Amino acid sequence: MKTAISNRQAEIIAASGRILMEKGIKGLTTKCLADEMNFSESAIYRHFKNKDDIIILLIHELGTSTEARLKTVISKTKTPEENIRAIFKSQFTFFQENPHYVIAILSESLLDSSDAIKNELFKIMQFITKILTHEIELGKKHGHFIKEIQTTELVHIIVGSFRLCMFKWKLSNFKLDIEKEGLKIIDSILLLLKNK
Amino acid sequence: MKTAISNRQAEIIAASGRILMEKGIKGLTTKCLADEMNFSESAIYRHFKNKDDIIILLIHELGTSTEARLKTVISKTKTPEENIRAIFKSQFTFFQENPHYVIAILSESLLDSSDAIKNELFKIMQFITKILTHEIELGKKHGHFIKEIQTTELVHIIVGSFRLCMFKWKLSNFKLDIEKEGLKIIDSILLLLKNK
DNA sequence: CTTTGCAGAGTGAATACTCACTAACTTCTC
DNA sequence: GAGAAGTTAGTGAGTATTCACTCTGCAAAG
Repeated sequence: MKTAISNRQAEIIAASGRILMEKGIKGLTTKCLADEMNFSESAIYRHFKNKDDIIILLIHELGTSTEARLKTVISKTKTPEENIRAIFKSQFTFFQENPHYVIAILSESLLDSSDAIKNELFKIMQFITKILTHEIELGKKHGHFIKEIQTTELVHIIVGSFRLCMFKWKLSNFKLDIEKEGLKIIDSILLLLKNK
Repeated sequence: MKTAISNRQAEIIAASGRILMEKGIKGLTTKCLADEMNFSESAIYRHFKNKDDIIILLIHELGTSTEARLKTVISKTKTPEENIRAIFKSQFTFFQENPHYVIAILSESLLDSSDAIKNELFKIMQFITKILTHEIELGKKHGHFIKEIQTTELVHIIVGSFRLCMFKWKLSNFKLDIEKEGLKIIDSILLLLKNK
């Protein structure tokens, strides 16, 4: 499906990440990218067909790395509760180290652009939904979580809270301690889900 | 603080709403707005100082109408649970009738633009937070809601879930039955909050 | 001698906004 | 009540800027 990523391509998406942090989605222009790379605008097109492809690769990298990372985090010997906590702990520390991805994920302008970009974003959302659904179902089966509320709705509540964490963090210009604040929310939700 | 809105200004923000629905935030250009109004681009500037002021007025209208509407919805004789449900029922039916506001509210490009626009958006978020905080505190005091979780976090969970409802609804191009789907989520959350 | 990686100049489309001007109206003055 | 003066809401042409992207050519590497 996909050819290997060249060094230059990797450098360009790294530069894109830096620009996202400095100037946001609007600031991610070909001119700015060329400046950041210390070469001309036209040089970009030696490495990418167009600008969309740069963003697609950026988000695709997020997707594959997220999938790989979360798979190692989930353990069959741990309780669903511990797993859900571990998933989000991993998410928060990852985003703390790579905050530029938050800008990409929360960007509505990307959703309004090409279908290929949209699909990459969807794939990530679907993966998160999938593993959360699995853990919650497991938790219900083992009697850890309440069964009165449908799994899809519990997933919705968790994902919605997570996204709002990211949103508030971005609004604070990434000044908040997202790991602390985020886990507080996740722990609260897990407390609510508990079968009493 | 602000002068009354002229008929023409009202027509222009109505046209802006229509454009938001048809073409999204990106499509809301002075050219497009002029076409929708059936006059020239320059005529816009007879009624507004600049494009930002149009958006500011649009969101300001949303803010004042939301505040007025929700104040009538909340009743001191009803339980906090009923009030929270009534708040969101009102929100869902309002947005169903005025979906263009959802596009404005979820737009990150607006947050990245002028401070004045950002402030109008903040004011709305703060108002919702304020009334939810009040109802939850009341519910805790009367023993309806669990006290183990801080109010700010409960508000976060509710608002996050609500925003995700809006987000999914927009992604579906406003095809989903938001009142039904939305209230299902709100009811689930209220069930979780209940003191057992 | 072909491919790779780049520079530099340029292109067309789009954008928010400005400018000089005008036609239609209201209001003031004699 | 007629004409002068001012206001209001519009036009159409044009501005500067920005954007993604292209074309041509050049130098170095294999």
